[in-house]
Amino acid sequence: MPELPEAETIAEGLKVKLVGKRINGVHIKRRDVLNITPQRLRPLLLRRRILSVERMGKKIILQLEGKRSLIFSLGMSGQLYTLPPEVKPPPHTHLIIEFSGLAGALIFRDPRRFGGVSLEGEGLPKTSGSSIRNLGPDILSISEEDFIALMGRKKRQLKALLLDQGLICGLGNIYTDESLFRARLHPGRRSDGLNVDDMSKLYNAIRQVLAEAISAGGSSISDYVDAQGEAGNFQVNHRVYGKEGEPCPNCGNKIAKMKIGGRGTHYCPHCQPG
DNA sequence: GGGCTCCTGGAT
DNA sequence: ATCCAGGAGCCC
Repeated sequence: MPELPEAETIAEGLKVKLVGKRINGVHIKRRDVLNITPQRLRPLLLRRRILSVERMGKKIILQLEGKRSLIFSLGMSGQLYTLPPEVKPPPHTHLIIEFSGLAGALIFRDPRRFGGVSLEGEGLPKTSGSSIRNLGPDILSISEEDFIALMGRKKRQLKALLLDQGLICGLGNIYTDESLFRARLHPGRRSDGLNVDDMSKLYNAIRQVLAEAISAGGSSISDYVDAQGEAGNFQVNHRVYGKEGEPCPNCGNKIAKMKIGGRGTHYCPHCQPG
């Protein structure tokens, strides 16, 4: 579900609640969302303090005492938020972590289970909780020059390229469509057909969209919630994503939808000519 | 590269 | 009943 702005919002919310707190309870409801056995995970977490909460691309990282970190991937439907003590964890809650000095608990739930939780350095197969090793640089930390250099080496459709987390991480289906629209580039255009000015426009469009989305607390289409369990607001500012058949905010022509790389792709045929 | 697969739930 | 969904790994 979440892309960079949602992960950023969650990470910022968790930072305030969790940094400095000590883990004093671990409840594992589904072991197959983990890349490590419950028997092994529990002692590695218990009594450890949270040193920091980071975000890398779409992943959320709890840095623990003892040079270990716990990495959450939320997939399509994952949620990571704190629940007040009187509230019963909802269905599809797979992991509950309690902290000293925190009323209630941190819960990880994920109905579709495309997400997962991994302790970095462990290697059980069959978890998409995956590591952060295969990720390219985060889109918010890369410079315009480096972005242009990276893109310039590839010869693929822009949409597919921006979704490739191994090249640059953080963008997902919503924000690629929104960024390409703002840069007025057709999602099916090939990266090797762009000039430096196009790439610069794209870089700046991406940064602008992400910054606005972070300010709005992310996009809630169906089930995204932040660290408090609250929905985001940026969906009201989407210009093309989910707007098939509606008028383009620039030109009034109808927003179209096609498939690229198996993903629904929204664009304005007039403003983003092929 | 593209296609299939993992899984649940909501809309039509 | 069928299609679709903020993701991503594995298969040619």
